[in-house]
Amino acid sequence: MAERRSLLLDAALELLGTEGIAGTTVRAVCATARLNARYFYESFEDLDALVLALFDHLVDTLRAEVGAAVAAAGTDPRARVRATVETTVRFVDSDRRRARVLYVEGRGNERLSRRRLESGSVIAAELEAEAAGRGAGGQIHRITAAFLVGGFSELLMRWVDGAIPVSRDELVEDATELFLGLGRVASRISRAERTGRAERAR
Amino acid sequence: MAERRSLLLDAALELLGTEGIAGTTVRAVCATARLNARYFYESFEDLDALVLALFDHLVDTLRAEVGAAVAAAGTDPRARVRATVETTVRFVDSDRRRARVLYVEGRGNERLSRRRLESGSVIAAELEAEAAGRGAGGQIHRITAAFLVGGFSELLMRWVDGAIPVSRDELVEDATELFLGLGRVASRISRAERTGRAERAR
DNA sequence: TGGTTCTGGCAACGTTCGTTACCAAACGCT
DNA sequence: AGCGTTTGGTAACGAACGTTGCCAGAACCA
Repeated sequence: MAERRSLLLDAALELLGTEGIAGTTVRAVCATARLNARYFYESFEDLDALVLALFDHLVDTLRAEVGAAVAAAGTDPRARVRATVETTVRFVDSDRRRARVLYVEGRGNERLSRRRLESGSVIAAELEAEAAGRGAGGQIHRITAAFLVGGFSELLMRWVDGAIPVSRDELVEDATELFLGLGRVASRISRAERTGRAERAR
Repeated sequence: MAERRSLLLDAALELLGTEGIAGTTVRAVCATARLNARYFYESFEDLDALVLALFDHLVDTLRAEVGAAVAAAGTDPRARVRATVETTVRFVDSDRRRARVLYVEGRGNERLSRRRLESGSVIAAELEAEAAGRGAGGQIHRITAAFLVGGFSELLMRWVDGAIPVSRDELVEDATELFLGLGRVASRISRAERTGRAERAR
């Protein structure tokens, strides 16, 4: 029964990653998985539950890979950011259906959208902490994190679609520099905020 | 008959901006517009056609407003970028259904997604030219444009949703500085690309 | 006033969806 | 070998969908 659940997840990745949410129905998923429709409800209460489970599985897998790569990258901030970027690029490049699930179909669905924000924020916060240096607070970091998540998603989507004709290495290189630069910009804005807007705290 | 078309567009904005694409059906649109379903096909061939028309209408309106604001902003690059950002923020803030249509439901749909990329790229290219200074070529600008479009979209979505608790003025301020900073970063990468990777051209 | 066009409500068609029931074949266990 | 459980296919249900046709009025022009 656990393998039936796995088959359904595979089928959901295939359908969501190619046909999109419109083509992802209970009937279609079960047909793709060569399973009887009756077994769907044995593993998932709902289509939403299946999609959510698929999304979480992808996010968890990616996060684990990123975590390992960053740990192996040592202490240099540039190397750590680069490891994050490269691992993510490879993750969607090795199976392009993942990009669509993570970055396209993640919207629209209410619960999925919330989930996407949460996990995206976590990754972005980590990335941004690397890029900007830890301990720098302020609203600008939330803004930068949102900007980073959205920007990287869009970038990956377009690159996977072939709209940005650069090699994977070039993409990783440029995106890394962009992230690091964005972190520096955010730090500068943060300093300006602290000295300019608020009364000098402490 | 032209006013029926307009009623349908209003209804589409209401439904797409609140219920999302799933709740936007021919029947629902016509019910919202208090129109007979028969009249739908008088103005639009298809649900896709209606959604596309709504999207184009929003993009055209926004672009016109941005164009006017930028023209009125003078020649200072910071003022021009700020005018673009502020106009866009006001545009979605004054009617929050617009944000969902432009930035959420713009995905998923095949034709709409392509349209979104095109118009987004145009705006981003202009913005980026402002921020980075004209004439600087290279792939990095396509990358930066994609990053900018996605980042700003995400930022606006989260801000409209209340996930980023800053005032509209603060948002405009910080986003403007972020854009300008990103432009400088892109220019620097571009220079590094030209002197580093390629054989020195000319 | 008579005829023609425009309007709006209702119903209907066929299709697809989620979901569940039924039933025959296959399988594992004692 | 016999029995209970698991499998897989088919069919069925009500609901919602896109789309079209019909028909009673309202409005308009001569």
